[in-house]
Amino acid sequence: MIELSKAEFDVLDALWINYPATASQIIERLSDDKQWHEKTIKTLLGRLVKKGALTFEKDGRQYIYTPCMERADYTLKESQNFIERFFSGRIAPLVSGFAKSEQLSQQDINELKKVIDDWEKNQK
Amino acid sequence: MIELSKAEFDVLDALWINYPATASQIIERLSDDKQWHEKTIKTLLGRLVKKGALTFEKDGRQYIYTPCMERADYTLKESQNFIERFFSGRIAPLVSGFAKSEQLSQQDINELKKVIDDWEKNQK
DNA sequence: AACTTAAGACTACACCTGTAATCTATTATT
DNA sequence: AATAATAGATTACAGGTGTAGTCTTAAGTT
Repeated sequence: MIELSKAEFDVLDALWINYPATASQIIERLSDDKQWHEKTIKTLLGRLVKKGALTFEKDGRQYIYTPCMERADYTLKESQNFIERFFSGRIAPLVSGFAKSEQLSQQDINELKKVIDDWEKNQK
Repeated sequence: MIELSKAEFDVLDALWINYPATASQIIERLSDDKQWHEKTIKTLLGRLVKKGALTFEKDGRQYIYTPCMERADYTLKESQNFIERFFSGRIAPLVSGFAKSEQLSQQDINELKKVIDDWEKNQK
């Protein structure tokens, strides 16, 4: 799996919002949340290309970037990894930890029920 | 929050198995899973102390280490962090991602149901 | 055509991390 | 007492990461 640093992920995440996109569009999107210098973001884009997380096409002297993977696929792999590391691969203990520390809202519960429901429908 | 690297966490995790414990006990526990040199583990213990994740008492010329936090607290914080970063703080999308990719077993579902059940009992 | 701007390439640099090796001093051993 | 073993402290060192600054060159402007 391609390993991304936090900052690299944030840049890729800004691209996932809508792509293909140019560096300046990505910089614009990130400007709300981060106080990153334009050069910083360009460096990160370069590293993402080098890692194979992005590709680009030239358009004049600009590059138009496209992610090489989908967000859901990437986050799924990260999630598996995370749950493996901290909870021996089982997901319930994570949810249970949230529950115990009052971190679950009624909405979370409803959403979880729906996930379970869908899973069960899918089984039979 | 104290930030631990992967290797540091693994060492702390070996201590959480049973503590207080000496360096050699920790090294022994880790020897099954990791091919780490003894020196490597000592270095990591030192870094954990420096980061405030461990304390120790002297016993002759050995140190007896104790974690400064509980595993559940640490993993909860990591989980919050993770879910914030990748799923905007909502837990269901993580579970849903697992479901969609056939990563949930009947046992997982049962456990999740129990978590929900307990949560609901706790509400009224 | 000359000059300015701006895109990407390349360079920088301190701190973190993984992974030890060497140094120092104390406790065992002979 | 002299020597060996060993615990922790200190040092090492390459690669990753956050965070830009400088260089080069092509495109836009006057």
